[in-house]
Amino acid sequence: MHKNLFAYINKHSTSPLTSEEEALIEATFQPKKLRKKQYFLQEGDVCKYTGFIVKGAMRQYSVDDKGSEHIVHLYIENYWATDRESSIMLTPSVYNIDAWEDTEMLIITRAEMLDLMKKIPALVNMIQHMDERNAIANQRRLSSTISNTAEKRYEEFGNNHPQFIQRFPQHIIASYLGITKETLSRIRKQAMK
Amino acid sequence: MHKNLFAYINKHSTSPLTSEEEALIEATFQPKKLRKKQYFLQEGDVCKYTGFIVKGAMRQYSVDDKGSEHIVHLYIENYWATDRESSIMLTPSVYNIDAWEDTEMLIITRAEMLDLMKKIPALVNMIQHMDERNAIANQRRLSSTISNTAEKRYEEFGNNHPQFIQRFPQHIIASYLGITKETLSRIRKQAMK
DNA sequence: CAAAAGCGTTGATAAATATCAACGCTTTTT
DNA sequence: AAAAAGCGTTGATATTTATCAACGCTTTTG
Repeated sequence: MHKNLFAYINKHSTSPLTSEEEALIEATFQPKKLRKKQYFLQEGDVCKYTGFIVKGAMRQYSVDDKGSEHIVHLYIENYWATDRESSIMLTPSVYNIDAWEDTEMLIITRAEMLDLMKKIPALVNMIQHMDERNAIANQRRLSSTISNTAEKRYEEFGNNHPQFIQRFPQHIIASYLGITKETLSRIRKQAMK
Repeated sequence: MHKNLFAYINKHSTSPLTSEEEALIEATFQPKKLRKKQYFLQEGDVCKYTGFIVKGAMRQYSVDDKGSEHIVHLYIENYWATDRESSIMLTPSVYNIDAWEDTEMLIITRAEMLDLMKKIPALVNMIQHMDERNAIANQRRLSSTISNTAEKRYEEFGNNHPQFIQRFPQHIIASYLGITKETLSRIRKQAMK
């Protein structure tokens, strides 16, 4: 099960893990299984863990006063699920994270991760790399959100994340894009020509 | 002039800079002055430099087919101006960055920065810290953009960035929020009650 | 100092998107 | 096997926001 994680780390760092380092990682990251609809994080709780998804699909969302969900992140295999703000600041999260499919994760606390980073240089490397990718992806998404119409956003999303379109139903995608499911349905109908 | 940068680094890292390290930083970061409206980065160019703003105000924006500007970032003192995607991937930028006020910066290339990070541990530390803050800020902005109405977004923006409201005219703020200047004007009129 | 450019506002109208309600189909649960 | 829940779609209508044009005021520029 930890093999996927080793592969991920090696892919995103310059120096490959030694077997001692692998053993250390294996001892620290705890396996965690979630059944569909189970919560990984609930609004109001401090986000204690960061989870690497080995298998499955998850979503992160907030719920507004009217009870509507606003999906801010979708996760599948090889993604990291967490609320960084809550995890770093130790403040109660405004988000929920739950499993959309049955999911297997490897979880770690922030303290454990900081500790591991001291012992495993490749990890620091990986984190830096991840942060860069993350910043780039966020920038793109933000830019698309403030610059484009709903139609173009959906189109760009489809190009950038074909996996998500296959994996999550339309109403979830709509929420992720910040539009209603009805609007997305109509956009698709239009685009079909 | 580099003193602001030293202070910034010390504030965002655990171990303070030694005087040797300061000397090294001073030798690497080049001063750069921009007059109001001058470009720091032009669409189509690869973003070669990252600039720490010592004094002044800048904006980053894209221009769409119709010639409208979409502002994605605003910068003032102690902010870093750059297009990370272009700088890291070495791809032509889709953004422009220019000076909104006369601006003094300290600039550095990515290669120089990576080199400095090898020599100065506190810098690695600072970058990690910056990336975290950045990720949190981006998350908040994204969340606000997809979840809230224009009115709430403006309100939140005002709470989070009072400095920007004083420093940039309304039509710039409007663009940053992804709405037109007319809409922002009407929102403000409403809110005045 | 005169002209031009920048800025914020307002009105009239158009376009984009949300809301509410209903329906048919499929999948899951009991 | 029946009931319930989930999903996507459509229609009618309301709301939000954009667009276009015009104006007055201030600041900058020649």
